[in-house]
Amino acid sequence: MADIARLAGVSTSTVSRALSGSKLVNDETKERIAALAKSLNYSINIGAQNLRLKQSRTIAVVIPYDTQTRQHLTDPFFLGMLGSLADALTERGFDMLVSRVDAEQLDSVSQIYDTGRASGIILIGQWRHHDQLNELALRKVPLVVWGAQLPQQLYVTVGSDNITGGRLATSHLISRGKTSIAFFGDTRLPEVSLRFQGYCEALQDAGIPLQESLIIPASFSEDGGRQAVDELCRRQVRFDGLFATSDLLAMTSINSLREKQFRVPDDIAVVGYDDIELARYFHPPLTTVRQPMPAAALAMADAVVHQIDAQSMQPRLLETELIVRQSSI
Amino acid sequence: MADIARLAGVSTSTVSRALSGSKLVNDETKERIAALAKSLNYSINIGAQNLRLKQSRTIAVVIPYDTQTRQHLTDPFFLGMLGSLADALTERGFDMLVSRVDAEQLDSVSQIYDTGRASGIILIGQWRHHDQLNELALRKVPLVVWGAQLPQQLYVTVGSDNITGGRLATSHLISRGKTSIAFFGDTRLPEVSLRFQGYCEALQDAGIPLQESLIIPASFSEDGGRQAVDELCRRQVRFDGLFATSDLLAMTSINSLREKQFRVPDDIAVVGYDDIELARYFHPPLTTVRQPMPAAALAMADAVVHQIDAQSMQPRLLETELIVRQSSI
DNA sequence: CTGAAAGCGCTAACAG
DNA sequence: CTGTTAGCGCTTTCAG
Repeated sequence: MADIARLAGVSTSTVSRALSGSKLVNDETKERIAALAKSLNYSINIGAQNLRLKQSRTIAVVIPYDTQTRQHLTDPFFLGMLGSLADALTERGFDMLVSRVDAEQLDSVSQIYDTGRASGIILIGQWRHHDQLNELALRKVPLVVWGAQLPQQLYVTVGSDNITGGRLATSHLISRGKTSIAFFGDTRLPEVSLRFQGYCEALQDAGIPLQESLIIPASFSEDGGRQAVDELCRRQVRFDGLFATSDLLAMTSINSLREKQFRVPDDIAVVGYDDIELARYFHPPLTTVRQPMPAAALAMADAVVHQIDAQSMQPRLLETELIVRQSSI
Repeated sequence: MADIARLAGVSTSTVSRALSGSKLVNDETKERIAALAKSLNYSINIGAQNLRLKQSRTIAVVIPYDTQTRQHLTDPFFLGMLGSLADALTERGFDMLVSRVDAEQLDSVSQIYDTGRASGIILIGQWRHHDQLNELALRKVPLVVWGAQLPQQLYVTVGSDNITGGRLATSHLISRGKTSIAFFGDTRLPEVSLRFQGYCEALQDAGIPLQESLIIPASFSEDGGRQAVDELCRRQVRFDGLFATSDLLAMTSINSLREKQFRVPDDIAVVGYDDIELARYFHPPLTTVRQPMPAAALAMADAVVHQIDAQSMQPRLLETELIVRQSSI
């Protein structure tokens, strides 16, 4: 910048102003400076600018990997969300920093903020860390969490309507004449627990009694589906429907069912959750509850940005939609 | 930092040294300072540190979206690579910045470097932008490209051995008794073109003449598989095998084939490419050529980091492996 | 409209 | 072992 000032015969202040498009500078000199910058292949140093401006125009997207429930950055749903977030943040002029942190070490999340690496945090997956997240919010870290809206929550969440999602999935199965509907999911996770609530409500509405033996605490791990199906068979309980709380879980479950000579959807109708891209390419194409990812990404981006501008934000609940495909009909 | 210096009764230099673990400072004062920092919840400002040190310990991972071939950040393979890269870079103490750029605007890639936002670039997908990439390399931007190794290439690539990959896929199909093997892929992309070369070589080795009508320039787009299958049927050519140059393409093709009453693998044996996570959950589980992603991510991370340290790097070719599943047997 | 000067938060000689 | 000083590259009052 000093160089270009010298060459243009002006001071660095003028160059700075010219490059930032200030109207305080003569159009002619402005153009001269712009041309010079182009030819010298010069770009303003963002780091120095940020230091001076005390900002960073960077948002960190944090994906905790939970060693217990084992759902991490390989889940296609989260991976897809990353893509949508990249779009949403870029559109708002923010850079996206991606970090993986151990879910047990959530304080390292605030480090990202404290060190000024990012001026806001988007956290994908609230897991069972409600309290730690509240602490972060208390520290006034601009924070948005993808997940369920919980009581006594100080942080802002964006998430889909999990109760309705669970209801949609379950009542769809009921409407297909299924009465023994298994539920696969780890209800320790807030979102799954809400989907379970929807499941219960739908059953109740239809006057079908809840059957404990049909409820399997399947994890989102690699072979969660197989384990859940095995467990279900071990229990020797008859079932004709299955609500799996993620598409990945649904897919692995279907494969396992097939190995055990169940036909899908003829013997067992299956509904998943998320509507990941591959759901419609699966065989049979998967009936599932869509979480509106692009909208979710936009909502999360807006939520952090507003908090950075010290505006308060309300949690957002996004609508879910049942996508009916062949796995259930 | 000034605050904590005052409270500790020392100068900021001492604080700086203490916090960076310099041995030039008394252990006792060091501890006092560390304790103070903890209690004040203080973290060093990375931005200022970077400015001073003229570094940034950040690598930008750039995913060009190509409006022509339409393969972008939704491809599960690239998404998965993002996850592996996050691990590899974190392990080496670098932050990962994720950027989407228009493939026609590759100069905006050097911006990321010129502005000091990142001290190195990992570019996923070389597309048809060989020349622009060479320009970047000429500008001494630490750059690694995931893709094929091309003649007159000034930049460093990391990629899998696409020729061997294509060979493996094709000769596997031949060994299953298939003789009319279709090829789906856009050979304008360097990697696909090498896979095609492997395909040709394998046919030649087996003494099977190349049949133009079996070669379809399928794109990696959403319904590339369907279009390719349609085209193939339109050509009224008999075929009993299919080599699709990505798993996504293979999956969408299989669905299309099934709709047209072809059975996979009985009528048509199919081999994909990539071995994305969902390949083994597909029905039928997909035979495919595995690209070793974790190894690739490590290689790419090493390659950028070494270039930042001004070490020169050779392109790396990683081994591919045929994963045989039910879609071909 | 433009320049001089100060300072963002940190580190690294250079002297003690 | 510790403090003083200067400066990384930029922006922004405050005076012209």
